[in-house]
Amino acid sequence: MSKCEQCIVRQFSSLKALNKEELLRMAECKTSYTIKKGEPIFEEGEVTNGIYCVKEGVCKLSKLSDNGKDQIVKLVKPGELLGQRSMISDEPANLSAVALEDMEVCFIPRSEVMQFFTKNNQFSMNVMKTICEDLKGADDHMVNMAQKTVRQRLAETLIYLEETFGKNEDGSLHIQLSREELAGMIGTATESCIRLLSELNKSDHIELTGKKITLLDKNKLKRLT
Amino acid sequence: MSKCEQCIVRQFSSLKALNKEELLRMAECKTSYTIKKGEPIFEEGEVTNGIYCVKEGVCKLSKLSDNGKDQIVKLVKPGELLGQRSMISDEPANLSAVALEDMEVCFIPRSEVMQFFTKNNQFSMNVMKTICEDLKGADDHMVNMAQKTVRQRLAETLIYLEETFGKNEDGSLHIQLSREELAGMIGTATESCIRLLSELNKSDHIELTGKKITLLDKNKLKRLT
DNA sequence: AACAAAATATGATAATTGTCATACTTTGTT
DNA sequence: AACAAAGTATGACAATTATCATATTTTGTT
Repeated sequence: MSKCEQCIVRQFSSLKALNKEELLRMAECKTSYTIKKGEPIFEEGEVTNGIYCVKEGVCKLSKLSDNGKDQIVKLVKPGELLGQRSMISDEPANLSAVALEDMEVCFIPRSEVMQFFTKNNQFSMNVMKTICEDLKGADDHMVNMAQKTVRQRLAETLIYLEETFGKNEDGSLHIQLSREELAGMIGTATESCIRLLSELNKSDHIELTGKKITLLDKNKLKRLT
Repeated sequence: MSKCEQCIVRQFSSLKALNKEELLRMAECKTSYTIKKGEPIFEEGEVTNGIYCVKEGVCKLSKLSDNGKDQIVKLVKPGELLGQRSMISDEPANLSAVALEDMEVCFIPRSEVMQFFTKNNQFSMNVMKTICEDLKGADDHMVNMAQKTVRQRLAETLIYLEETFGKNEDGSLHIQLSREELAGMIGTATESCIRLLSELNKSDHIELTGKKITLLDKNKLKRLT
């Protein structure tokens, strides 16, 4: 059992407010998991009974729509926590979490987190602020979905992906999404997504090499939004 | 200065956790406002420095999109609080709040609320749960915006309006939104909204009498969604 | 009651987006 | 290396939605 005290990603989450003693207790009751690319951490409707701390790898949070398509609501990076809302509301998960890369996550049982919650004010304040950020993000995202065209949303998403997850040495987007997943992020049909990518390719906004996407001119892309 | 202790709407919000002493303090430092239909309570980008408790009347929370259209994110009823997110994040308002009817609201300064926050655990838990509900609502709303057609969103919104705000004696929707506002809720152009309403009118899903809207067959409407 | 302004309604048309069919490429498995 | 399966790409077409123009109706003001 590895020590939470020495875990770097903890510093990036609400957990940074925990003191030495609390970290020791957490190290004892946590469970570590390895999740392979494509595997779920939890699914919509599942009772999670705790939160997950993402140590390594990126996952998507998505929700199945009535039309059978999976809408991606958010991407989650190392250092972030999963399942906070469900824990606080004491409800099943509203979203599914599926790994986009191989991941390492730690599960901390609800009972433990709730104790930190009542005893450590800074921790609960941190969690609250994170949820507030999520809420602001969701509101903004909603406005984009409602008011922008698919082309604008695609351009914005590509820029977001580069700025958030960075580039490979060859300049291509580091995070690898299938066309279907990208379509699920921008809220459109897979074919429409592919078609628009091809169009951006032809107009030299981006370059497509296999499934790699390289942003050639970010300013030009921004002007589309 | 009216007494918060005797205010009924308090029972429906996070404030129900406050004790007698806290309510007395709140009554002393709060400010009551009367807001006329169409007037703002606060605007996007404004520093609010406290929260508002809605005592009477309904307001819209909206955000101006780059295309110049106002997207309505949420409607807020008596008993609900406004500005919680901004207060916790210590950020300017992300949304504008504008009265849809004549309203009565009470303003409680940030400093006061923050004290309840640190001293009254149940109160902070209530606020947190409310924000979690908002987050879930926003995520679900986002998926609808991204994956459903305008017709589906219109039908859902009409049902939501009837179920949430009720009907007049003549059976028409109690809450009065302009066509532009309704379009802003479902995320479409005003003309498209008007056209679809008229279509639903012709197909006997609803009845339009002046600006009054009556749902004639809720099940038929539900089948559209 | 008369009028201007705003809101609602409708037509015509263009642009956007979705759907279905099909072809091509890549990937993983044996 | 061969093959099936999955993913990506593109064409053809239909449906949806936005935009602009123009009536018509309602509302508020004098």
